[in-house]
Amino acid sequence: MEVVSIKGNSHTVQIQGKRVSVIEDGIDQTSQSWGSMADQSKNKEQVPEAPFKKARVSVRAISEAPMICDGCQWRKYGQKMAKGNPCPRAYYRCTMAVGCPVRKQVQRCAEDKSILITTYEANHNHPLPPAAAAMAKTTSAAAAMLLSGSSTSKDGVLPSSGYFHSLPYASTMATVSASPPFPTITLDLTQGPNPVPYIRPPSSAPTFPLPLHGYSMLAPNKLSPFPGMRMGQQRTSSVVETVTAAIASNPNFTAALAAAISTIMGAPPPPTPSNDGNSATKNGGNKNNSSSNGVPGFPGSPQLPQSCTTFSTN
DNA sequence: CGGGTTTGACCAGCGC
DNA sequence: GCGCTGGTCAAACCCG
Repeated sequence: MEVVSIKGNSHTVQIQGKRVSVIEDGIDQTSQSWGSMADQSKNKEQVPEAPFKKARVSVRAISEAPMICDGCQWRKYGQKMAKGNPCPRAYYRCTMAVGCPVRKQVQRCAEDKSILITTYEANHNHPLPPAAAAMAKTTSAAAAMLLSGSSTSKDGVLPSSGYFHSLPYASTMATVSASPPFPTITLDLTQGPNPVPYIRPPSSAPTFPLPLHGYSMLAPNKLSPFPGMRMGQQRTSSVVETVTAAIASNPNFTAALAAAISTIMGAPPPPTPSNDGNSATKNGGNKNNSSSNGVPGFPGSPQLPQSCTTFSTN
């Protein structure tokens, strides 16, 4: 079952057990392109009125590693303790290109330390490795859809659309938060209908196999058709792949999402149980994104804060 | 020696 | 206007 829910600014998509939430902030795509996807997103009509300046994509994943590998090279430029979260937030910049504006924030959920929340901002202005490109596409697509659909900026839950139908792992949830400052799309890879085995990479693994990362890196073309995969890594990878593929390659996804958003916008905001127990998603944790977790209440999905990664694209 | 990480300080934005 | 918090910068340190 795929469930796409958009709450306020966040869209949550559930794909067979997996939840992907995408949060985009102000999609003003500057011109950067995450891989190739950015194209769509950026163009989307930028709503002058929209306060959003940047789109962010958050990915929540369960990982014990300090950071997830997404195919790009990052340099840490700062770390701060976020209020309300005992875990420090780390700031990274993409070093694959000199002027690459992409930044990402990595933070663990206060509630569930096993969940890693990664938030990406801006788009890469340089060629990306397959893995990274996939991520970029996903985020861009999400951002694009967000922009196109949510010119208004409200939260909403997307009813299950067909976006992810094609995805083997339709359990992923994507949450789109259109918080004024930054629309954020959160991909929640931690939750699923079935308690997915946490992704616990062997302690030996230095970097936690991010779904996206791993997926693209490992088997870009091979999506595991097994939704039931338990391997944390694979599972995640699969999910990511699925989501990415769906979003990136599925124009319908964007359209559907947009439609859903539009619908939502027009309709009263769904009851957003702000209780996500997991607020884990403090994506950014910044004050601005109140949307916070893109993971509002998923209809029927247990909210398991597992890991969170956030990408933001401008 | 070069690159990256760590850590403290500074600055800007927002809420009260 | 003040204080708080988040985000970034820059110097020092560490590792390969």
